Amino acid sequence: MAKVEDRSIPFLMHLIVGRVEALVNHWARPLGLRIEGVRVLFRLLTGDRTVNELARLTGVELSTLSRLLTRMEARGFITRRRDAADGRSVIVSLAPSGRKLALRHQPVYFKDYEAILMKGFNPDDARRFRELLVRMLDNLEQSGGDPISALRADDEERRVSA
Amino acid sequence: MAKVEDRSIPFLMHLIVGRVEALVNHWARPLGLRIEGVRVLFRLLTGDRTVNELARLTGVELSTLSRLLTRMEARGFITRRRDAADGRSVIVSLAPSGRKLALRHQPVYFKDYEAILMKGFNPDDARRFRELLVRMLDNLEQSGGDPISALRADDEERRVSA
DNA sequence: AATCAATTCTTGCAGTTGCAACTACTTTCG
DNA sequence: CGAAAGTAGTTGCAACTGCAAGAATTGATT
Repeated sequence: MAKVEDRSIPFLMHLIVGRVEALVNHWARPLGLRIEGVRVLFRLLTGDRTVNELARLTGVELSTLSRLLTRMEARGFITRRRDAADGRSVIVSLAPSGRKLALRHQPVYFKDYEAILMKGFNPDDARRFRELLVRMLDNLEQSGGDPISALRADDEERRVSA
Repeated sequence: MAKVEDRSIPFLMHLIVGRVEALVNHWARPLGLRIEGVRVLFRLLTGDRTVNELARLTGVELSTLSRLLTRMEARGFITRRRDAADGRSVIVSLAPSGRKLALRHQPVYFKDYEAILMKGFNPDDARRFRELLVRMLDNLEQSGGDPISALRADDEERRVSA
């Protein structure tokens, strides 16, 4: 009995990601954070970043990130300052309280969640899986979002007037 | 040079899913839909469903789905009616306009997006990958969201007062 | 050096989200 | 039966989202 009937890769991945993120959200709730904020914290452990870099490194959309940073700053987790070298950029750093939080919880995020997913995988499975994920990202990068725009163009004519 | 520095499985999957869904959203925009709506339409091609079933089958949260259905109903894509056999349930069906749309666009969704991701994968890679995804879902199911609650409990004491 | 283009970040807006509370109906069980 | 528990779906609320437009700064071109 298939609990999930649509076995397309994108959909399966959607389900998995959704569930893992719900777990993280639930877990991070007492910290006053959700997954995006958690990612920002951990990322900043490796050094200060501009908003742009953070967006790229965490996969959070830029405007969303900007407002997330406002909240995290208000809570005292991070600080923002304008880059002296390039007045357009804003440099984001961990505040002490954010650093403490990040250090304390990093292992859960980076080990435990992955461990749940990969339970019962042999190391070779795991290695291979990760490798394929990276290749998928490359594929997406290279397709630049466009192999499909042909279809979209094809559609413009008969556009539903909704 | 690693474009992505965090190579944890959940994060890689997050990035991939986010990008694919952005592609779909972009493509479905002229249709007045986004990915969740697209999933609902295609799912309904296989038969009428209750709201609950749809939520489970599409991975959309129940209250979100309820409101999505209201919008799709207003646009004439679907219809809702109360189940005569069980007055709690609501049965969702495709309206003609929604069926037309779904039939027309299904191939793109089910083939093309997957094709982009899996470009350059040999059939064995693909088969194996899909298999691992299904196992991951099982793992999540079985962990019931709880291997981590130990940690959460552990955290309650030192909860950040944010 | 002055204009035009590009980059970085923020904000206005309208729409969407998830949680929790609620209503309505059905099943269970003393 | 009738109360209590369970299930299905909707909605209030406050918060969040993405897009598009904006403000500020820097780079390129002539």
